[in-house]
Amino acid sequence: MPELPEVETVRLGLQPAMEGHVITRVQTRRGDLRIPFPKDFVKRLEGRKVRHVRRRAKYILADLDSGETLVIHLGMSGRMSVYSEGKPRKLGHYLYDVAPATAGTDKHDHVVFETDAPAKIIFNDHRRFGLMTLVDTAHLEDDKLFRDVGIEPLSDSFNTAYLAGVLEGKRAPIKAALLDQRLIAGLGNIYVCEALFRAKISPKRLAGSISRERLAPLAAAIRKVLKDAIAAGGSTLRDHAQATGDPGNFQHHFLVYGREGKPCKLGCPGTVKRIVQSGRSTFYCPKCQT
DNA sequence: CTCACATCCTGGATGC
DNA sequence: TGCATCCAGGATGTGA
Repeated sequence: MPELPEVETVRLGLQPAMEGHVITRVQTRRGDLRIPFPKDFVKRLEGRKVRHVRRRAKYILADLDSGETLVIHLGMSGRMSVYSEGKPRKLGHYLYDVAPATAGTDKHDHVVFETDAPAKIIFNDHRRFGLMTLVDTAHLEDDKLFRDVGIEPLSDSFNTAYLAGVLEGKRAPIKAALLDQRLIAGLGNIYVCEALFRAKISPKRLAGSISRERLAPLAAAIRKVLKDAIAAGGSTLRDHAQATGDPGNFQHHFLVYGREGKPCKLGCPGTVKRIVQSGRSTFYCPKCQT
Protein backbone atom coordinates (compact mmCIF):
# COMPACT_ATOMS: atom_id res chain seq x y z
CA MET A 1 0.00 0.00 0.00
CA PRO A 2 1.46 3.26 -0.99
CA GLU A 3 3.00 5.28 1.79
CA LEU A 4 5.39 8.16 1.32
CA PRO A 5 8.23 6.16 -0.29
CA GLU A 6 5.95 4.40 -2.78
CA VAL A 7 4.21 7.64 -3.69
CA GLU A 8 7.59 9.27 -4.18
CA THR A 9 8.64 6.39 -6.41
CA VAL A 10 5.50 6.75 -8.49
CA ARG A 11 6.08 10.49 -8.73
CA LEU A 12 9.59 9.88 -10.03
CA GLY A 13 8.23 7.47 -12.61
CA LEU A 14 5.55 9.91 -13.75
CA GLN A 15 7.82 12.91 -13.94
CA PRO A 16 9.54 12.22 -17.28
CA ALA A 17 6.21 11.36 -18.91
CA MET A 18 4.42 14.46 -17.65
CA GLU A 19 6.69 17.29 -16.61
CA GLY A 20 7.14 19.82 -19.40
CA HIS A 21 4.65 17.94 -21.53
CA VAL A 22 1.14 18.64 -22.75
CA ILE A 23 -1.72 16.40 -21.69
CA THR A 24 -3.20 15.51 -25.04
CA ARG A 25 -6.02 13.20 -24.00
CA VAL A 26 -7.80 12.08 -20.85
CA GLN A 27 -10.39 9.35 -20.46
CA THR A 28 -12.34 8.56 -17.30
CA ARG A 29 -14.07 5.21 -17.22
CA ARG A 30 -16.50 6.02 -14.43
CA GLY A 31 -17.88 9.07 -12.67
CA ASP A 32 -15.99 8.72 -9.45
CA LEU A 33 -13.20 7.11 -7.49
CA ARG A 34 -13.45 7.64 -3.74
CA ILE A 35 -14.97 11.02 -4.58
CA PRO A 36 -16.54 12.20 -7.83
CA PHE A 37 -14.30 13.69 -10.50
CA PRO A 38 -14.73 17.48 -10.47
CA LYS A 39 -16.90 19.19 -13.09
CA ASP A 40 -15.29 19.31 -16.53
CA PHE A 41 -12.34 17.26 -15.26
CA VAL A 42 -11.28 16.10 -18.72
CA LYS A 43 -11.79 19.50 -20.32
CA ARG A 44 -9.69 21.22 -17.65
CA LEU A 45 -6.81 18.78 -18.27
CA GLU A 46 -6.67 18.35 -22.03
CA GLY A 47 -4.33 20.78 -23.75
CA ARG A 48 -2.69 21.82 -20.48
CA LYS A 49 1.05 21.69 -20.02
CA VAL A 50 2.38 20.14 -16.82
CA ARG A 51 4.85 22.47 -15.17
CA HIS A 52 5.93 20.33 -12.23
CA VAL A 53 5.17 16.96 -10.73
CA ARG A 54 5.63 17.14 -6.99
CA ARG A 55 4.46 15.38 -3.86
CA ARG A 56 2.85 16.42 -0.59
CA ALA A 57 2.20 13.74 2.01
CA LYS A 58 0.81 10.79 0.03
CA TYR A 59 -0.53 13.00 -2.75
CA ILE A 60 1.03 13.44 -6.18
CA LEU A 61 0.57 16.98 -7.48
CA ALA A 62 0.84 17.95 -11.14
CA ASP A 63 0.88 21.72 -11.50
CA LEU A 64 -0.68 22.83 -14.78
CA ASP A 65 -0.17 25.96 -16.86
CA SER A 66 -3.81 26.85 -16.19
CA GLY A 67 -3.20 27.67 -12.53
CA GLU A 68 -4.77 24.43 -11.41
CA THR A 69 -3.10 21.39 -9.89
CA LEU A 70 -4.09 17.82 -10.65
CA VAL A 71 -4.19 16.02 -7.31
CA ILE A 72 -3.77 12.26 -7.29
CA HIS A 73 -4.05 9.95 -4.29
CA LEU A 74 -3.39 6.26 -4.80
CA GLY A 75 -5.45 5.14 -1.83
CA MET A 76 -4.44 1.61 -0.97
CA SER A 77 -4.46 -0.15 -4.28
CA GLY A 78 -3.87 2.61 -6.82
CA ARG A 79 -1.19 2.01 -9.46
CA MET A 80 0.19 4.12 -12.24
CA SER A 81 1.52 2.35 -15.32
CA VAL A 82 3.53 4.51 -17.66
CA TYR A 83 4.09 3.51 -21.25
CA SER A 84 5.79 5.02 -24.22
CA GLU A 85 3.79 5.61 -27.39
CA GLY A 86 5.12 4.35 -30.70
CA LYS A 87 8.37 2.76 -29.62
CA PRO A 88 10.22 2.01 -26.37
CA ARG A 89 11.72 5.24 -25.16
CA LYS A 90 14.15 6.39 -22.53
CA LEU A 91 12.55 9.16 -20.49
CA GLY A 92 14.67 10.47 -17.65
CA HIS A 93 16.24 7.49 -15.95
CA TYR A 94 13.59 5.09 -17.08
CA LEU A 95 13.06 3.03 -20.16
CA TYR A 96 9.34 2.98 -20.92
CA ASP A 97 7.93 0.12 -22.92
CA VAL A 98 5.20 0.43 -25.48
CA ALA A 99 1.79 -0.26 -24.00
CA PRO A 100 0.63 -3.83 -24.52
CA ALA A 101 -2.63 -4.20 -26.44
CA THR A 102 -4.47 -4.91 -23.19
CA ALA A 103 -3.30 -1.70 -21.50
CA GLY A 104 -6.24 0.34 -20.33
CA THR A 105 -8.76 -2.47 -20.75
CA ASP A 106 -8.74 -3.90 -17.22
CA LYS A 107 -12.02 -3.25 -15.44
CA HIS A 108 -10.17 -1.29 -12.78
CA ASP A 109 -8.30 0.94 -15.25
CA HIS A 110 -10.25 4.02 -14.26
CA VAL A 111 -8.32 6.87 -15.87
CA VAL A 112 -6.05 7.01 -18.92
CA PHE A 113 -3.86 10.02 -19.70
CA GLU A 114 -1.89 10.64 -22.86
CA THR A 115 0.87 13.23 -23.10
CA ASP A 116 3.08 14.46 -25.92
CA ALA A 117 6.18 12.85 -24.33
CA PRO A 118 4.64 10.81 -25.95
CA ALA A 119 3.34 8.66 -23.15
CA LYS A 120 0.28 6.79 -21.99
CA ILE A 121 -0.41 6.71 -18.26
CA ILE A 122 -2.95 4.32 -16.82
CA PHE A 123 -4.41 4.68 -13.35
CA ASN A 124 -5.67 1.36 -12.02
CA ASP A 125 -7.30 1.09 -8.59
CA HIS A 126 -9.36 -1.98 -7.82
CA ARG A 127 -10.36 -0.92 -4.34
CA ARG A 128 -11.12 2.61 -5.46
CA PHE A 129 -9.87 4.29 -2.30
CA GLY A 130 -7.83 6.62 -4.46
CA LEU A 131 -8.95 10.00 -5.70
CA MET A 132 -8.25 12.55 -8.41
CA THR A 133 -9.29 16.15 -8.30
CA LEU A 134 -8.27 19.63 -9.38
CA VAL A 135 -7.44 22.46 -7.01
CA ASP A 136 -6.27 26.04 -7.37
CA THR A 137 -2.47 25.87 -7.28
CA ALA A 138 -2.10 29.18 -5.44
CA HIS A 139 -4.41 28.08 -2.63
CA LEU A 140 -3.51 24.43 -2.51
CA GLU A 141 -2.29 24.49 1.07
CA ASP A 142 -5.63 25.98 2.18
CA ASP A 143 -7.62 23.27 0.45
CA LYS A 144 -9.60 20.89 2.62
CA LEU A 145 -7.32 18.06 1.53
CA PHE A 146 -4.13 19.78 2.65
CA ARG A 147 -5.17 22.27 5.32
CA ASP A 148 -4.48 19.98 8.25
CA VAL A 149 -1.60 17.97 6.85
CA GLY A 150 1.52 17.99 9.03
CA ILE A 151 5.13 18.53 8.02
CA GLU A 152 7.13 16.40 5.65
CA PRO A 153 9.34 13.97 7.59
CA LEU A 154 12.16 14.38 5.09
CA SER A 155 12.17 18.18 5.35
CA ASP A 156 14.60 20.09 7.56
CA SER A 157 11.77 21.14 9.85
CA PHE A 158 11.30 17.58 10.99
CA ASN A 159 13.56 17.00 13.96
CA THR A 160 13.53 15.90 17.57
CA ALA A 161 12.17 19.22 18.77
CA TYR A 162 9.25 19.07 16.35
CA LEU A 163 8.48 15.51 17.33
CA ALA A 164 8.62 16.38 21.02
CA GLY A 165 6.28 19.30 20.40
CA VAL A 166 3.56 17.38 18.60
CA LEU A 167 3.69 14.38 20.91
CA GLU A 168 3.66 16.37 24.12
CA GLY A 169 0.68 15.52 26.29
CA LYS A 170 -0.66 12.95 23.81
CA ARG A 171 -2.41 10.06 25.49
CA ALA A 172 -2.68 7.99 22.33
CA PRO A 173 -0.22 5.15 21.70
CA ILE A 174 2.82 6.29 19.72
CA LYS A 175 1.75 3.96 16.89
CA ALA A 176 -1.50 5.89 16.44
CA ALA A 177 0.21 9.28 16.80
CA LEU A 178 2.74 8.51 14.07
CA LEU A 179 -0.06 7.45 11.74
CA ASP A 180 -1.80 10.79 12.26
CA GLN A 181 -1.25 12.76 9.05
CA ARG A 182 -1.82 16.03 10.93
CA LEU A 183 1.36 15.47 12.89
CA ILE A 184 3.65 13.91 10.28
CA ALA A 185 2.71 13.61 6.62
CA GLY A 186 3.20 10.40 4.72
CA LEU A 187 3.76 7.66 7.25
CA GLY A 188 1.49 4.62 7.02
CA ASN A 189 1.12 1.36 8.87
CA ILE A 190 4.22 -0.32 7.52
CA TYR A 191 6.79 2.41 8.01
CA VAL A 192 5.45 3.30 11.45
CA CYS A 193 6.02 -0.32 12.51
CA GLU A 194 9.47 -0.31 10.94
CA ALA A 195 10.51 3.01 12.50
CA LEU A 196 9.35 2.02 16.00
CA PHE A 197 11.20 -1.27 15.67
CA ARG A 198 14.43 0.43 14.60
CA ALA A 199 14.10 2.88 17.48
CA LYS A 200 13.22 0.03 19.90
CA ILE A 201 10.12 1.83 21.13
CA SER A 202 6.98 -0.10 22.00
CA PRO A 203 4.04 0.78 19.75
CA LYS A 204 1.85 0.70 22.87
CA ARG A 205 3.78 3.37 24.73
CA LEU A 206 1.78 6.55 25.17
CA ALA A 207 3.07 9.19 22.77
CA GLY A 208 3.52 11.86 25.43
CA SER A 209 5.44 9.54 27.73
CA ILE A 210 8.51 9.06 25.55
CA SER A 211 11.63 10.72 26.89
CA ARG A 212 13.48 13.30 24.85
CA GLU A 213 16.48 10.96 24.78
CA ARG A 214 14.44 8.39 22.92
CA LEU A 215 12.80 10.82 20.52
CA ALA A 216 16.08 11.64 18.78
CA PRO A 217 16.63 8.04 17.62
CA LEU A 218 12.94 7.81 16.70
CA ALA A 219 13.14 10.88 14.47
CA ALA A 220 16.31 9.47 12.93
CA ALA A 221 14.70 6.07 12.40
CA ILE A 222 11.70 7.62 10.65
CA ARG A 223 13.91 9.50 8.22
CA LYS A 224 16.20 6.56 7.67
CA VAL A 225 13.49 4.03 6.95
CA LEU A 226 11.78 6.38 4.49
CA LYS A 227 15.04 7.17 2.71
CA ASP A 228 16.02 3.52 2.55
CA ALA A 229 12.65 2.63 1.04
CA ILE A 230 12.79 5.40 -1.55
CA ALA A 231 16.28 4.28 -2.46
CA ALA A 232 15.01 0.75 -2.93
CA GLY A 233 12.38 2.02 -5.32
CA GLY A 234 9.45 1.71 -3.00
CA SER A 235 7.67 -1.37 -1.85
CA THR A 236 5.34 -3.41 -3.96
CA LEU A 237 3.77 -5.16 -1.04
CA ARG A 238 0.61 -6.94 -2.11
CA ASP A 239 -1.05 -5.05 -4.90
CA HIS A 240 1.13 -2.04 -5.48
CA ALA A 241 3.57 -1.50 -8.32
CA GLN A 242 5.70 1.51 -9.05
CA ALA A 243 5.05 3.84 -11.92
CA THR A 244 7.45 2.20 -14.34
CA GLY A 245 5.74 -1.14 -13.87
CA ASP A 246 8.93 -2.58 -12.44
CA PRO A 247 8.43 -4.06 -9.01
CA GLY A 248 10.27 -2.33 -6.21
CA ASN A 249 11.85 -4.54 -3.64
CA PHE A 250 11.79 -2.81 -0.30
CA GLN A 251 9.39 -5.36 1.13
CA HIS A 252 12.35 -7.73 1.28
CA HIS A 253 13.94 -5.26 3.67
CA PHE A 254 11.13 -5.13 6.20
CA LEU A 255 12.60 -5.95 9.58
CA VAL A 256 9.34 -6.46 11.45
CA TYR A 257 6.26 -5.81 9.29
CA GLY A 258 4.47 -9.03 8.35
CA ARG A 259 6.92 -11.17 10.36
CA GLU A 260 4.55 -12.44 13.06
CA GLY A 261 5.98 -15.47 14.85
CA LYS A 262 9.42 -15.02 13.32
CA PRO A 263 12.57 -14.22 15.29
CA CYS A 264 13.45 -10.62 16.07
CA LYS A 265 15.93 -9.28 13.55
CA LEU A 266 17.71 -7.06 16.05
CA GLY A 267 19.46 -10.10 17.46
CA CYS A 268 17.43 -10.39 20.63
CA PRO A 269 15.82 -13.73 21.57
CA GLY A 270 12.32 -12.29 21.09
CA THR A 271 9.61 -13.26 18.60
CA VAL A 272 7.67 -10.79 16.50
CA LYS A 273 4.13 -10.34 17.71
CA ARG A 274 1.06 -8.98 15.93
CA ILE A 275 -1.49 -6.91 17.81
CA VAL A 276 -4.34 -4.70 16.63
CA GLN A 277 -4.27 -1.01 17.46
CA SER A 278 -7.05 1.31 16.31
CA GLY A 279 -8.16 -1.43 13.98
CA ARG A 280 -4.77 -1.82 12.32
CA SER A 281 -2.17 -4.57 12.57
CA THR A 282 0.94 -3.67 14.50
CA PHE A 283 4.02 -5.87 14.30
CA TYR A 284 6.66 -5.50 17.01
CA CYS A 285 9.14 -7.32 19.22
CA PRO A 286 7.84 -7.27 22.80
CA LYS A 287 11.31 -8.09 24.07
CA CYS A 288 13.38 -5.23 22.70
CA GLN A 289 10.73 -2.60 22.02
CA THR A 290 9.97 -0.99 25.36
C1' DC B 1 -10.65 18.17 22.39
C1' DT B 2 -8.93 13.32 22.07
C1' DC B 3 -9.19 8.91 20.96
C1' DA B 4 -11.40 4.45 19.19
C1' DC B 5 -13.84 2.51 15.76
C1' DA B 6 -16.83 1.85 11.57
C1' DT B 7 -17.00 2.88 6.82
C1' DC B 8 -15.88 2.98 1.92
C1' DC B 9 -14.05 -1.09 -1.80
C1' DT B 10 -12.36 -5.45 -3.92
C1' DG B 11 -10.12 -9.74 -4.37
C1' DG B 12 -7.08 -13.03 -2.34
C1' DA B 13 -6.70 -16.08 1.53
C1' DT B 14 -8.74 -18.90 4.84
C1' DG B 15 -12.33 -21.76 7.06
C1' DC B 16 -16.00 -25.14 7.10
C1' DT C 1 -15.36 -28.12 -4.60
C1' DG C 2 -18.05 -24.29 -3.24
C1' DC C 3 -19.62 -20.92 -0.49
C1' DA C 4 -19.07 -17.69 3.36
C1' DT C 5 -16.15 -14.98 6.04
C1' DC C 6 -12.06 -12.50 7.05
C1' DC C 7 -8.56 -9.31 6.05
C1' DA C 8 -5.69 -5.58 4.05
C1' DG C 9 -5.48 -0.36 4.90
C1' DG C 10 -5.84 5.72 3.87
C1' DA C 11 -8.84 9.04 5.02
C1' DT C 12 -12.97 10.53 7.03
C1' DG C 13 -17.01 10.75 9.81
C1' DT C 14 -19.29 9.52 14.12
C1' DG C 15 -19.78 8.80 18.77
C1' DA C 16 -18.06 8.11 23.42
